[in-house]
Amino acid sequence: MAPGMLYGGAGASNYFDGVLIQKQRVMSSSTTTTTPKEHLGSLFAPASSSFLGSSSMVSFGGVNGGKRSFFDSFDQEDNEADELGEYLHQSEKKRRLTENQVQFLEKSFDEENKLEPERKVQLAKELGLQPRQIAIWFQNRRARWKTKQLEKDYEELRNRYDTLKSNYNNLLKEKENLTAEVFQLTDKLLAKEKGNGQLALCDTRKNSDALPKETVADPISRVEMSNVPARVHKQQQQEDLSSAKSDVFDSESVHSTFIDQGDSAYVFETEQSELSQDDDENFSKTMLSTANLLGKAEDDDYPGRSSNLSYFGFPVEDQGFGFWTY
DNA sequence: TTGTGTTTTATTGCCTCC
DNA sequence: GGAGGCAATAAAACACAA
Repeated sequence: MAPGMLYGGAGASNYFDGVLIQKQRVMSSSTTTTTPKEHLGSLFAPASSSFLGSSSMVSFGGVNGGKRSFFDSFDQEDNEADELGEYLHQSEKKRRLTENQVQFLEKSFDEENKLEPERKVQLAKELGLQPRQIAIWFQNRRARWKTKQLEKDYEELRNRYDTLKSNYNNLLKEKENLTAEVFQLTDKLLAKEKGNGQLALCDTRKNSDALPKETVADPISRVEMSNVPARVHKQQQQEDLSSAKSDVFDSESVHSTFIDQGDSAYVFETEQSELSQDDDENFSKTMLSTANLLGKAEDDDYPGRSSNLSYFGFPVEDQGFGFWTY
């Protein structure tokens, strides 16, 4: 039988039909009084390959030229008719490849997951299988590999998402801390504006216990607590209150938010939770501008941070996570 | 033993490439 | 147009709990 006759690809007669046809031919070709087993046995000579187990459904005929004999596994003492009947029955069922065959194929797949025709024939010979079977095995193996790869990629993306989300949450906390700090500083400026400013600012470091614990504990805020008041204090020694205010809050964005409403001036009156997305974005920019002015944007404690980048290296404006879905 | 879910082997139809 | 690859699917083999 010509190679590929049983496995003709799409539209070809199916394997089982081919097997039956082959058997019929064997039977009918006999011109002497031999048993069916003798006919088949002579057609499929014993295999020389060590991989030729008994589980393959295509262990007979085909391109391997009878390298493997299905009957090798038959007990000579058994009833021949029953054996043939069982064989005919089993041959119509799917048979799994042996462990050795699969191992060999796996090894081959690891080397190259594509199958050239020469390699296919070579593998078929070595394993006592049909070339078509080898092709099918590689095809299915590639499909399994692809599925696994997709799962792997998904896991990786998910991990990256979790990391980004965690970083985002950290930034939110950082933002809250900065907001609280701005409130603190604003209060002090206002107090100073009312006449007690000098003393209040000079005592800031001593009075840092009065600040919210979360703010003080935050590494960023610790930098601010030690640096910012000193700067303000220095300015106070050189300038009057109004010029100090305009220097510290030099940013245009801060100016737009810091609106002097007489004695009751307040910065960032709007609650964070009430901010629209645009407002929230502006708020982030404002906070970072303020942070820059306060001197921590390129602090040695936070290498790699620039004025418009978070500690994690991506623009604050790019923190839209809404597109991530599971 | 049996029902059920998973894995493996194989087919089919469509598509691409030469 | 034929060969080969791939996705979808069928069906047998297998694993395992009840």
